[in-house]
Amino acid sequence: MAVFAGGEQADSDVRHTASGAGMPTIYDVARLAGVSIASVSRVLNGRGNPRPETRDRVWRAVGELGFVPDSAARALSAGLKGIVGVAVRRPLGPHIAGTWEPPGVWAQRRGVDLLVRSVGIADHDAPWRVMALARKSDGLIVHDQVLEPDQLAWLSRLVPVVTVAGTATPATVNVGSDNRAGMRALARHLLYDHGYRCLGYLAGYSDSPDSQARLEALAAQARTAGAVLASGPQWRGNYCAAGAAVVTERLLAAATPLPRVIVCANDQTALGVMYVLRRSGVTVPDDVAVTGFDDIPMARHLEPRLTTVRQPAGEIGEIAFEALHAMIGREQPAERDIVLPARLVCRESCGCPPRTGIAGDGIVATGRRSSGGG
Amino acid sequence: MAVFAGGEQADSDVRHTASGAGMPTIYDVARLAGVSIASVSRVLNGRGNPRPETRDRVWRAVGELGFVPDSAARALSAGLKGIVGVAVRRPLGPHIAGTWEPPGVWAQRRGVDLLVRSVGIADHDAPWRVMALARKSDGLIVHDQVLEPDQLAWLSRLVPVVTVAGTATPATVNVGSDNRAGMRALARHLLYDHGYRCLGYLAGYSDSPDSQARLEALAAQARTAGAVLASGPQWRGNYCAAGAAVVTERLLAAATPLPRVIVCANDQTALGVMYVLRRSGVTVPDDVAVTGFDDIPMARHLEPRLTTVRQPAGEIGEIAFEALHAMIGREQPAERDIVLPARLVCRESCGCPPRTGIAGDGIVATGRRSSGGG
DNA sequence: CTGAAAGCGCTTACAG
DNA sequence: CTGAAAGCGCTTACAG
Repeated sequence: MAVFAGGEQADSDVRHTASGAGMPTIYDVARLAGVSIASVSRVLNGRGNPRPETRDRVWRAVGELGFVPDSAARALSAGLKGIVGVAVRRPLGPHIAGTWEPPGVWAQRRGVDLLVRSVGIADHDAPWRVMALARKSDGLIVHDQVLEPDQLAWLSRLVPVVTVAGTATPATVNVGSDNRAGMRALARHLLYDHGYRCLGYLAGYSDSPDSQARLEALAAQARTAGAVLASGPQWRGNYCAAGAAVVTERLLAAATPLPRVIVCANDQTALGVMYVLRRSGVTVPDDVAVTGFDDIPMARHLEPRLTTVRQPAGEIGEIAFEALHAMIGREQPAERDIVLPARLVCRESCGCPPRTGIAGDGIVATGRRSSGGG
Repeated sequence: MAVFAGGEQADSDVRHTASGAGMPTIYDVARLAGVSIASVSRVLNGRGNPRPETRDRVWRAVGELGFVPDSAARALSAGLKGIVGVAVRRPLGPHIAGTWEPPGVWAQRRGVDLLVRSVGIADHDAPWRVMALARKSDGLIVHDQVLEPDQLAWLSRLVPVVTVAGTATPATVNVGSDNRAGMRALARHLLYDHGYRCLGYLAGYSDSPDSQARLEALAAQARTAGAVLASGPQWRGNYCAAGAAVVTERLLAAATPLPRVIVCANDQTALGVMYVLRRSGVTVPDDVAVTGFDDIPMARHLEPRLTTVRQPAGEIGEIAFEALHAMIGREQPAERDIVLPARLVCRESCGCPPRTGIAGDGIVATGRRSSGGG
């Protein structure tokens, strides 16, 4: 920990580097250790077989100076920057933070940092922004809705690319969760276990593929069951509570009767819906049931507890990072299209009876491979 | 947009660079434009006064090749990396995302990205981790609880440093919000407007200075008012709903009567508390009032709506970035200790009557400069 | 206004 | 095992 020893050693005789703000360079270390910069580099990176004595002298000098290699120089010379770019769409879905925090910690163990950059949905120069991000990174993780397929194709020729919630291509790995299966399980629960005949789908921001996929799965089930599904322009939210609240108020004012259950594009939306319903004297779930999607941590602490579909947010990020890391290391990825399960979490807002125990959580079905069947 | 033109131009004759994954370099541009790399660099960076024709040829070549400068090379040669490191403490406070997302967008306009790295509260090598982050950045924003004062002092000699929720030093700028004033306003509201005589403070994670400051302000007010304040080991949460729920259950089981109002270290904590109270048949706010801190977006959508203190999270981040950006540009910062106001947002969970209008929000007092007085 | 050249701080063959 | 040297892709005085 001599790095932060307090200045005695540090201020002594080693402040040659005219440049920088006084950061010691590999030359300073070499001089202090009495070896060449090549040797310093070798012991630092564990290459070759430095003599124990050399090793000692170098480490000691490193410790005394508090030397940390400059990442730009290392990047330029070794061709690796130790940075993975993550391009997400703005406005951010609420689970973005949850998706990239755990992988960030994970990545640090491998010496790489995640550089998250958001690209506005309406940014005309999205391709340039992402390209610039690519130049700061060793590889790219790109969320859906950021780039067009042909742009992704071009990009993937220049750097390794992993997409999230997108589509796998020959040059590109995709990681996503099984939205459709999750929604299918939820829809069946609503249609068959509860017998609801009249549903509404409160969509997410613009035409997010996630929201679309969920709607399609829901619509298919409703059709099969012969139930009525309301959706369309007046049912378009923006993935956040405030937006959903406005939509719900308008729905209430429209004098058209509300459906028996409102299926929301995500949990935040459900929160806004439940809030407005309650304020307006509509009881959830007795008058109108409400469901979410994502299972954010506080979903289980709402009143009534929120029935939703759990997405493995952190896991998606970690797997995407692992895949990209492998590609950067020129490994051939095992799978090109990785689909993680999404599972129905049945609580009370759908109309199910409260369970005993405050922490009781009812996970009902696994999305993965939960296709066809009865 | 020829960058993503689709490969015709791109695949033609320009794939000389043996290195990299095929990324065009400044040499490729110079060759295609028929000028020197120096000229390319100049028009790219707007230095000197390139002839219009030169300018044109360069931009055309840049467009055709989809050239974007390599950040590592630029960083090494110009001494600026276009990256600002943000060191936050892990586990993350819930407002971290809200604090750094808006500034991230903001920073991009200035061509810099925010590299957020979390440092575990118990990480023994925190100084090294931050030092390594410094080597990837042009400057550092460091949250409280990440580094010791002497470590910060050392660091600030090597790179520009701005602290958040910390303490300003001669070499370092600090940005924070006025916790004490905010809590003071809340405490007075509780003590004098509502007349509560018995309070409890459900603290945040370990000994976070924020949580401490809030407790101290609350304790001082309670003392002045001659009210009873419960706190201590059995009142220690971790800033999140689940942790608060556990604490509350234990409190309930302890048979000691609950205080009239539970003041929570943040909103998430309040959420967990309210959930458990309701489940246990305790009515909020009639039996026990509950308050939060931060004013996260969904605070106004809870039932009852949460009374809390609003922290200007995004603003803190933006101001910290601006200050650091100035320091990187070798400007002298105008202020060394920037304190942003925190204001009481009075809703229903404290016992105030519901307001009309779903969006109605009662902002009562401004923390800044709301010192002494009656 | 433009080009040739040096240099940023590393890593890595290449000789010893 | 170790050192001298070249080179990574830029920027920037310095001459023309």
